[in-house]
Amino acid sequence: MVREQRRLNLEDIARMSGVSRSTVSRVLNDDPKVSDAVRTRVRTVLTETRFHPNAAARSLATHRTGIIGLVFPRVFTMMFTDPWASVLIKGCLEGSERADLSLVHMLVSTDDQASVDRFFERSVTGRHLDGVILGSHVLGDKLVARLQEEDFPYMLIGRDEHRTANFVDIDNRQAARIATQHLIDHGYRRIVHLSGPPDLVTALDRQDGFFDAIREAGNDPDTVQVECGYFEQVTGFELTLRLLQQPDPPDAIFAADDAMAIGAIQAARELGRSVPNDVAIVGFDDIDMNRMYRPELTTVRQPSDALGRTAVGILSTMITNPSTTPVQRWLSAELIVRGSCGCSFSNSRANGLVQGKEGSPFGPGPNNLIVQT
Amino acid sequence: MVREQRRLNLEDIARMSGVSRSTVSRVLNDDPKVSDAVRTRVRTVLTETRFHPNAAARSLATHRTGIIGLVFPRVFTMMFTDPWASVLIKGCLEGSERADLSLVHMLVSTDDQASVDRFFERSVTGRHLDGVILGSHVLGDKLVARLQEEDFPYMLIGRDEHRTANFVDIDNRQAARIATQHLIDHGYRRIVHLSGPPDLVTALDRQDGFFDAIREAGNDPDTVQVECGYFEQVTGFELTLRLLQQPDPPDAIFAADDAMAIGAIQAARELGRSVPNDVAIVGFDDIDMNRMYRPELTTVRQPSDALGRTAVGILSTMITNPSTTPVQRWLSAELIVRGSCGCSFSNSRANGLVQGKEGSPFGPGPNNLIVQT
DNA sequence: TATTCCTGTGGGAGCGCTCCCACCCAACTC
DNA sequence: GAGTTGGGTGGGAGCGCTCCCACAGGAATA
Repeated sequence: MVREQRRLNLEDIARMSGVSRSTVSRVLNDDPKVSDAVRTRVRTVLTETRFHPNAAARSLATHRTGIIGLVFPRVFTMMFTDPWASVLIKGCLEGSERADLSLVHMLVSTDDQASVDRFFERSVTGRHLDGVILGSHVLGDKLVARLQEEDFPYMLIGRDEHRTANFVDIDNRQAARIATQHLIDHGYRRIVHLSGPPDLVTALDRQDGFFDAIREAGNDPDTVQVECGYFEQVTGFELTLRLLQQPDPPDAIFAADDAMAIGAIQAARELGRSVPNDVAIVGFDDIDMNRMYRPELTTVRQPSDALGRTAVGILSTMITNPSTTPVQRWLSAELIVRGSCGCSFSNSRANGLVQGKEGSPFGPGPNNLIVQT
Repeated sequence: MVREQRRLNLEDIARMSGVSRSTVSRVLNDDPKVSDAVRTRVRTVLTETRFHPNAAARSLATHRTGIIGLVFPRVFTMMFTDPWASVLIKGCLEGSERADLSLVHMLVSTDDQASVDRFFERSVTGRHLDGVILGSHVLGDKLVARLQEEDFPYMLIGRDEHRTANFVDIDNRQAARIATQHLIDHGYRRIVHLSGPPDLVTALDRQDGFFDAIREAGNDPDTVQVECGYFEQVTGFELTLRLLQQPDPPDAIFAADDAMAIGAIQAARELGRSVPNDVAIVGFDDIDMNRMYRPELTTVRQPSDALGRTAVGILSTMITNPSTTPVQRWLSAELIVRGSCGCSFSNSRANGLVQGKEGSPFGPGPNNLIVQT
C-alpha cells in the first residue's frame, strides 16, 4: 500500500516546467496574463503528470468548496422512492454538472432544532458547502429563516408560505384549479381530493386550487371531501379502497400527485370498478410510469427536472454573485388530457396551460419568466 | 450582505477561553490529554459561539475530506427512477450518517475514457473524496482497475466479473436458479427470462442461474428464450406485450427485476390474460411497490438497503485502515412466494433462502459472513 | 533532596493552494 | 536617450487547521 506517498503539488509542476508556482496557478485558472509559450509548456507537464490541484487547499484559499447540498426534510425520507423526487434529483445533478459543482445529498429533520443545528455547524458554519437546495418546504420550517439570517446561498424547490424566500416553483394552485375544473366540466359532481401532507406548502396550494374550482362551480367547499396522506402510491391505494366502499362513493378523484393517482386506479381495479366509467381519476406531476397504466392518466405535467436544473443554476450564480432581493422563478405546467378523466380521445392537451408568466400570482416581471431549460 | 465578515477561527476561540490554539484543537478532537477544567471552559465558549472548524483547513491538514462518492455509470441514468436504486441510495445515506461521512452523488460514463479521467482528476487526484461506492458494475469497466492502480478506497455494489475487487453482493446466480426452479416445479415448460442489460454483471449472474435451473431440469438451454432490456417497468411491459402475442406464448416469465415483472403483469392485463393462469410471473428484488399489484408478485427478496449500508460501512473502515486483500461480502437473499407464480397460498416463504454463507461460490470464510445490518 | 516520569499545555511548522505586490524588461513615447 | 508604459513573472504572506516537539511543574521514585 503506497497510499502515503507524497502527491505532486504546484511546486513540483513549477519546477518541472521551469516556472514559478504562481504561473502554474495562473495556467490552472485560465488567467490570460500568461504567455502562450509558457502556457503550452505548463499544460504539457500538467497532462503528462495527470496533475490536479488539491481541492482542500484550493477551498482554504478561495473560501469556496464547489459543493452544494440537496436537503430533504427527514419526514419525507420516502422521497427517495418517489418517482417525482427521482426526476427532481436528476435535474439537480444535471444542473450541478453544468455549473461544475458537486451535489451532496442530505436529510435534515427540519422540525428538530438539534438536527438543524447539526446541519448548520457542519455545512454552513464549517463552510463545507457553498450553497444549498431545499427539496421541499414544510410549514414553519426553521431552516429557511436560519439560512437567511446567515446570508447563506439557498434555493427552495417550491415556494415558502410567505413568498419571501428564494424559490423555483410552478403555480400549483392555478394548475390544480384547472385540473379540477376539467372534472367539473365533465359533469362529475361528487369529486374527492386526495391531498398530500398538510404541512407541505405544495400540497396546500393544490388543495386551494381544488377549492377554487369547487367554489367557482357554485358548490360549498365545506361539503367537499378531502383526504390527506403521503405522496405515495400505497396511500392513494388505501384511501381510494376506503372511499369507493363508502355508502356514497365519489364519481371522480383528483389526486395531488400521480403516485397516489396510480394507487387509486389500482384500488378501483381491485374492487372491480371501471375507470373512468365508475370513477374518473386525475393526477398531478406526469411521471414517466403513467404510460403503462390503462386508462392512461389525465394529469398536470410539471417540469420536475427543469425545476431542479433551474434551482441549481440560480444557486450557482447566487454563490458568485449574491443577490439582495429574493429570487423567485415560476415555471410552466400544463394539463395533459388522456383517458382517465373520461375524455374519449387520448394523448391530447387541453387548453390548460398554466404558464409561469400569466399564471403566476405575481404577474409578469423579471422574476417570473418562463424558463425552458 | 455581510457574507464577507471574518468568521471565527481556532485562534479566536483560544483567546476567548484563555488557552492555546492547540488545546482548542484537542478539545474539538476529543483528545483525552486535556484537563477537565480546561475542557469544560473551552466547550462553553464553543457552544456559545456556535463555532465549528473550517472543513477545508481541516482537510488540508488531515488529508481527509469526510466525503465519499456514490457513482453510477451514466448508461444507467434511469437508475434514479428505479425503486431498487432508490432503496440502495437510502441505505448508502444511512451508512454515511452512521460513519459521519457526506455522500456525493455522481454520474460517470464508465465506458468513456475522457469521463473517467475527469472523474479521477477532480475526485481522486484532487483528493476531493476519501473513497467511492460504485452503484453497479459494467463489464470492462475502466474505473475499477484505475481505482486499484491508485490504491484509492472503493467498494462495488455487486461483484466484478473476475471477483478480484472489493464488493458487497448477494448470490444472484443461486437466487435466480432457485426462482426458476420454483417455476419448473409448478410444471411450467415454456419459461422465458426477461434479462437486464447484457453488460451488467448482475444481469449475467441471474441469467446464468436461470440456465442452471433449465439445465438441471434436463432441458436444452439453447431452446430457451431470453430477452434483454433495461431494468425498467416499461421494458418489461413492451417485451411481454410482444412475447404474449407470439404464436407459442410463454406459460411463465422470470423477470430479472421487479420493475420488469410489474411491467409484465401490466402487459398481461392489457391483453386480457390472467396471471398466473395464462402466464405465471416471478420477479427479483422485492420492491415495496409490489404490495399494490394483484396477484401479488412472487420474487427474490434482496436486502438493497443493507447492501448500501454495508458497502459504506466497509468503505469507511477501509479509509482509515487500508486493507491489502480484497474485501468481499455476501448478503442473504430469499425467495418470497406469493400468488403470481401460481401458488395458491400467499405471503409465505419458500425454503429458498440463499444465504451469503452457504450459497456463496466461495464457501464459508471470513469474507463470506452473513451480515444483518 | 535529587532524579525521573508523566500529564497537560504552548508554539512552530507545514498542509497546498491563491492573491497581492514587486519587479523585470521589451516596446513605446516624447 | 531618458522616461513611461504594461504584459509577464516570481516571491511572500496567508487561508485555518493538525501534529510534532518542547517544556513546565507536580507526583512518584530512588
